[in-house]
Amino acid sequence: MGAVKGAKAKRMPRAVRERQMMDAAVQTFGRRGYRAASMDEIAELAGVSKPLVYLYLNSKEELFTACIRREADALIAAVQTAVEPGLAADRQLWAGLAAFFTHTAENPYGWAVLHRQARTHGEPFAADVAVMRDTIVAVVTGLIGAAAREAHRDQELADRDVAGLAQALVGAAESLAGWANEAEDVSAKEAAGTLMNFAWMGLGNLMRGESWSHSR
Amino acid sequence: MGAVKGAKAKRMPRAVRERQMMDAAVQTFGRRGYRAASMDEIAELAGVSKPLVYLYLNSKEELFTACIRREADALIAAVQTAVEPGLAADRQLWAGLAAFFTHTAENPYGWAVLHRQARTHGEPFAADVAVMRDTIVAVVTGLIGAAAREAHRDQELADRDVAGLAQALVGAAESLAGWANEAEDVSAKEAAGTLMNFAWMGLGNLMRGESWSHSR
Amino acid sequence: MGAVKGAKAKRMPRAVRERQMMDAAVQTFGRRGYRAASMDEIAELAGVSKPLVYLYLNSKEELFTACIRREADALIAAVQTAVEPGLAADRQLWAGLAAFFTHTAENPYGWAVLHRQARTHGEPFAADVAVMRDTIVAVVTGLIGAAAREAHRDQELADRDVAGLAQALVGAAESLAGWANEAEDVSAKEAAGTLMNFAWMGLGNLMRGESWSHSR
Amino acid sequence: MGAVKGAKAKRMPRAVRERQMMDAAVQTFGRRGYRAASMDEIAELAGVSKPLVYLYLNSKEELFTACIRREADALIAAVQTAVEPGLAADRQLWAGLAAFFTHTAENPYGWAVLHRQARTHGEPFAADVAVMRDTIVAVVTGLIGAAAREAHRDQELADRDVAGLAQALVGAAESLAGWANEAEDVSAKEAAGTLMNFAWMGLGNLMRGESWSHSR
DNA sequence: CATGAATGAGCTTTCATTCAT
DNA sequence: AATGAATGAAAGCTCATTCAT
Repeated sequence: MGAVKGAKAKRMPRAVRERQMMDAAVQTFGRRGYRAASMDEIAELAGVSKPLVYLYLNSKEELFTACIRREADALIAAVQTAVEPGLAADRQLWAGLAAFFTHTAENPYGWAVLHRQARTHGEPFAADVAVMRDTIVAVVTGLIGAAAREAHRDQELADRDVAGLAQALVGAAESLAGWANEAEDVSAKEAAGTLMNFAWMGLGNLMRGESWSHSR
Repeated sequence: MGAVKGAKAKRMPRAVRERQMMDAAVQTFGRRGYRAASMDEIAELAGVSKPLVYLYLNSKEELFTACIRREADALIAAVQTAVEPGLAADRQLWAGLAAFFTHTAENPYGWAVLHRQARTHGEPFAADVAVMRDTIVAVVTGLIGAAAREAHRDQELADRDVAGLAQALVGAAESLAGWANEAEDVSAKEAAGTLMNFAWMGLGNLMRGESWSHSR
Repeated sequence: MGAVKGAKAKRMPRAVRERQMMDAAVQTFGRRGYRAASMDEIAELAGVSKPLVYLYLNSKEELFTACIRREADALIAAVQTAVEPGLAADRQLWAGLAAFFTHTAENPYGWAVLHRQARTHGEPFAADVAVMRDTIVAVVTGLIGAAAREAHRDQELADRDVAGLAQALVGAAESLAGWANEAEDVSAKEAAGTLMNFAWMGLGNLMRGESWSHSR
Repeated sequence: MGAVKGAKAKRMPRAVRERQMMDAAVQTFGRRGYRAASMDEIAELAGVSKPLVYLYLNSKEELFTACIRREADALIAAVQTAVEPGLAADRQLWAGLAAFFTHTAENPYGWAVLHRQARTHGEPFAADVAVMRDTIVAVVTGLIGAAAREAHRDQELADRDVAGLAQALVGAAESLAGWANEAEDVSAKEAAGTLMNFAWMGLGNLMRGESWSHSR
């Protein structure tokens, strides 16, 4: 019932049906996991018969891969659109984090597919998510490097350290995304703010009363 | 024949057999995931017949739950043992993180079960992992709170912020754990150091040339 | 695009379309067998859409039956055309065998449908092939009977013996047809010669140095 | 009902169950063909559940292959046992043909699997039957060669001619086997006699009143 | 204590066939 | 005349689970 199933309108053009099926698949895979999700359930949620799902999307594996790619592309696009190159590095970082939290909050099933399900199952799928994650880590790595250059202290941070910091930051963001989704009263901006404070100032500074401010 | 599989050594005491089965189960669940792991494979890896697995562990679901509990308890014990109450908050935090990275590196299948598999599947299991995660978050929250009290600024950090920070910190640690496990030349102590720098000093301080040092 | 598939040439007269479909069907049934051949594959090979196949030929079963009938009629026509009534019985037999081998070599898919596929599957089709086989057996029986009458010894060969001999002769011909088709350097005339020697002279005479000759 | 299903006696040793399944499979494959035979039907006819069939015989393909091998071995054994090396070549040939007709008459489903079904379907199976057929053709080829040597005229029959004759003879036998099975009143010995007459004397001699006699 | 034998239920996938246009 | 859209039904295969010994 609701937005996905769409009033049993028969005989729709292929592109529309395909989108409905992918939506249903993302939701089902996100909820149940790859193995536990059944093609029957996906077809029923999409409001079509199972053979049609196979006709358009070939197999469970291909369908899952298609879901991963679609959701990964959407997430990357959301983050990259938000990061405006003209701004200072810390502002770019903030914008990227906010976009990340907003997008994952708005697409909880897609995020579940990417973060929980795809990485859990074998090689064919993990690779696609790894590509997406590496893309995001690369963006973050670039921003941290840029921030360091802006501070004229670039020599102090070795490449490996930057990589580790980016991993930590992305991991923190992923973890917060799950937390913010479950605790429904935490908004994307709050989450982004918390994380920026944490990342930028560190716990030590925070406890000394200093904090980073988005608005300034 | 040999240490691992036990060349048809019959009539072993129940506790030993049970441990063998759980070891096999953790490995199989960690590798394949809950649904893809078959009781056949687990029984064969444990070197026993399938009915014996059922006799001792009742069902796949209970077996998985038992695995989660065992691995969660082991991880929490490792972390809590490392955190000596007498030390300063930042040292306690460092010790806990180092223990966390060491334990997950030494128990990759157990860590996979906790981090990847258990959270992926429906209600019965997620609860168990949530308990463990909450326990760790509580430890971290306590440490942060203690550190804040040491700095006499406890009022500045609201409870929700502390919870969010702890969530972010644990997520960063999980992400670094995966990173350190894959990039084989990154040791647990290095990972702990990177994370402490990130967490304690923040990116801002780091770029200003300050960093946290374990040895001092 | 070209002679076989017809590059999307729309609006062809029904007879032509129907022939294309039957050709595709014979090829597909001959290659894959009745069950393994799919209507999808047949339609695609014929260059038309599936509903059109159904419009013209109603069902898979009817389509297969139509294939059997067409190929059986063609084979029988080829054999009967070759058998000129005026000749001596052995010459007629030789001509019929030669025509049989030539036709099966030129229509391998049709022959496969008749010889291998049609007899393999249940009641609806076996009957059609039996009709064709009986027709050929009847022709051969007639030839043998005629030869016997020419030798004025017709009372010596009981009807059942004649039927058995015709059956054996046709089986030998079918077996040689397969052999000649696989061993590519054996021509239809060679096969016919071998069979005439076998049939007319028998192994005993052959080994005594006698053999049958077409040219005399 | 009858010999195959066997009174629903549960919990039988594996070897027995496996034989029951193979019997049921041969019957079903022989009747319906490889594709049309369903594992459900085979399992039901064998009086067991489908998973047991898979547990013991792995897959439909392997099951079919096992059937082919078993029936081929049985047929070859029957023929080779009958051909006693001490006898004259024509007597050996007669004995082999008689054994062939007897065995195929007693094992109609096995013969159907070998002659009709296995050759109809793709490479994996056709190869096994080809091996069996080649074995029989080789035996026949050897006997014809031996008969020629006994007649001291071996130079007159080229190898290829012998091969062709053997093909024809085996084909004739195969065809008669089918005919004799359908026309139920034709015994194996009659069929063997008819074929020996045909093969040894040829139609020409037969019509001149000569014939080969087994009893002398 | 330990297991070989056995199955109900469910999953992915395919196919012949039909509508609505 | 011709087709894109859609499905009911069934098939191959696997798995968690249980007896009987």
